[in-house]
Amino acid sequence: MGPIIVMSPDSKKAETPGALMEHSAQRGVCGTLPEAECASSPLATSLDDRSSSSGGDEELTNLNWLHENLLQNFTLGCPEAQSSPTPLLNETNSTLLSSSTSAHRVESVKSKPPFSFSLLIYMAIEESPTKSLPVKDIYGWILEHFPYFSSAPAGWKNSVRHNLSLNKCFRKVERSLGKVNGKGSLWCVDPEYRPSLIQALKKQHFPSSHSICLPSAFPASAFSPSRHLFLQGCSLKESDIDAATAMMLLNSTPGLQTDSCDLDSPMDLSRPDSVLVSSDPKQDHNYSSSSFQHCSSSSSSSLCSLDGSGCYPAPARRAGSEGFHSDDDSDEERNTNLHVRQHLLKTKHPRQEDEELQEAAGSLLHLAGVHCGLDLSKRTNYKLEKHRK
DNA sequence: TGTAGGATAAACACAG
DNA sequence: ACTGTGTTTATCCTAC
Repeated sequence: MGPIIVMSPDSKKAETPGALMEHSAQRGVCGTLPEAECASSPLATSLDDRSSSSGGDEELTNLNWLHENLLQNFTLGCPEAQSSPTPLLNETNSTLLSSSTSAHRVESVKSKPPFSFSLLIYMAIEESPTKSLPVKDIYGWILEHFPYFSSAPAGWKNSVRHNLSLNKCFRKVERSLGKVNGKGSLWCVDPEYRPSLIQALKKQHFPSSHSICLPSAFPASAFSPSRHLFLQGCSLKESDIDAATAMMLLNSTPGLQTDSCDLDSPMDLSRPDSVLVSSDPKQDHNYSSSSFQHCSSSSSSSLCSLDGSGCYPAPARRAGSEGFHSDDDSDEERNTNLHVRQHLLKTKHPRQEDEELQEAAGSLLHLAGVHCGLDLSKRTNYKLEKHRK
């Protein structure tokens, strides 16, 4: 992933995507990190301080964007969290909200999301009930959750289509049965590459070194793409995201290790086990490894990029994907997915992995200045201090 | 400095 | 004819 580029929406002619907004309403994205969970934290203070000191929207950081856009736009399927804030939530929340001027918020909404188009597409598709969307709905989802694009320079839709076509993580599904009116096909995520996209999400680079508060109690069910995004709000180094994410999963989802993975079901972002795809950081971060190595030759090097958001297909592959359907994977595809997941799951003993990840991630969080509301932080701090001695 | 990943633009074909 | 969709190519930028 590249840097976060804060573009000037008015630098070019704007699109008129308003009509697409209606798509989003029907999908009930319950995303959702209750904004309160975040606003009450040291992060909130940190963010606020920074935003107030940095001034212009051009200096809005990813974290600002994350906080002010994502955390408020998403509503994760976590109603309990919304109705009953965690102990971490206190009056600081309102303080933060009031201190963040509406103008600033408006500006930050216009800042470009720190996610590649591939990840945006992935999130859109994954949040759809059928795990497949037409391009138009993908537009709509992006517009709904990333208002930046409503005023973004024209061409982002082209980029979306470009990604769909070239990124082999996405596959086209012909609208054959019960053909819905409208053009085009449905697009879905190739199960084979879903873990890699998840890795890409976790790898999402967040520069800066702001602290952030992690809600203390995440219901496992709340682990959705949005949750990912929140976790990524931790200003971990890119190479540390995995460990930190895993650590938080381990702490927030008891029984994770014993939770036998339903290998027959599609990998679901709401399932923590679908996220913790590997215990080896090197392996984890080698997003282009394993299943992506078969990227065949292409006309240009850029067309053979192996990152999850750039797994461009050889023409033959796409040609052969016409029959693909997300709801009815072929045995071969299902087996492939199953094989990958099984391999990843048995990479290391869960308990060993647990301890290693917790320790490593705790240290990383500490180094990154992450103030974590988890009990884990106490343990890791203790370990750190112990280590220092 | 080279490479890779990602974004953007543009052109073109095709279908509704 | 227009619009939306899908594909392809090229170029630029940035991080590593």
